[in-house]
Amino acid sequence: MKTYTIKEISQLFQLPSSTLRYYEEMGLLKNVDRTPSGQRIYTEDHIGCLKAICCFKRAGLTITDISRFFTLEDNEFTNIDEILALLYKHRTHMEQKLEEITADLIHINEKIAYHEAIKKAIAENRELPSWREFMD
Amino acid sequence: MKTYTIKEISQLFQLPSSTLRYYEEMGLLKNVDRTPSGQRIYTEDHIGCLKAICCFKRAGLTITDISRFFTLEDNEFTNIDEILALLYKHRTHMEQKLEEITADLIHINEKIAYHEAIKKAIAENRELPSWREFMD
DNA sequence: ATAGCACTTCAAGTATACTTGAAGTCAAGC
DNA sequence: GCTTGACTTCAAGTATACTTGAAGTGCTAT
Repeated sequence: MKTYTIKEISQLFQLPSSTLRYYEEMGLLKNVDRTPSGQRIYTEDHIGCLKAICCFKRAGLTITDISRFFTLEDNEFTNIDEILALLYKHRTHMEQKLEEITADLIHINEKIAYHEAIKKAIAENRELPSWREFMD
Repeated sequence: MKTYTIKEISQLFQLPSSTLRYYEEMGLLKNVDRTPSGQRIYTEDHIGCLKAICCFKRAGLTITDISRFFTLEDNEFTNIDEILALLYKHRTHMEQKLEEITADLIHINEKIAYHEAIKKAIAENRELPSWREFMD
């Protein structure tokens, strides 16, 4: 089975090695084996785990939240209802985020249009537009 | 012109009053007038400003970043190029976030499908599906 | 008029997530 | 064999964004 050094994982996920050690200490990365000299050995499982961590982090979950979820997943069968409940909640949360960001993009594009108009007006030495023109 | 108390703003944006005072201290909310007894009076301008703050925060900007941006906007005409550059960068960043979240939603939906299949299998006392079936 | 509550300032405290530093180990190249 | 660089542990430090506490002021209802 393919294995990875801490440096490879670090580059793969754009996370400093110290953060990977920290995640392990916090219980997010479990069963990280060592070489005889003590260096960490990561597997595909850890890559899958880190993908989930990054996904959860983007969703705004704390390390503690993520740790709790992984702990539930360790006993998938007995905790299946709780796991599903969390996942549903999480999905709803992400859908809301999607809407927020979509709205924010509209907001930014308005701001850009307004400032581009100002720039153009300055370049042409014309009268400056008012924010109202862009909001109405 | 319509004005608002700190409580009204607090409720409108779902932010504690202490946070509004903090934002003012950090220079994000400027020109907040006071009643003769010293209580804050907010205007529509502050609402617009807070909308931008929330938008920028969702985008991952720090208080310092936001403060810098507002400072540039105070001299809109002289800083127009810098403002536009920041806005373009910000838009690109938001578009990336949108993609990430879209990908994350797919990830979550896969996880949900997998756990729903497990739940179903448990209920029907059938053999449990493997994660592979859902990833291939 | 007095109790209560919402506000005020200012300083200090807290939570989260890392990050850094010190001191040491190990493998590889010159 | 000795330096160099990447790793290790463990403890302490830092950054960011609030949050809380203390002490005081001023409307508002009983």
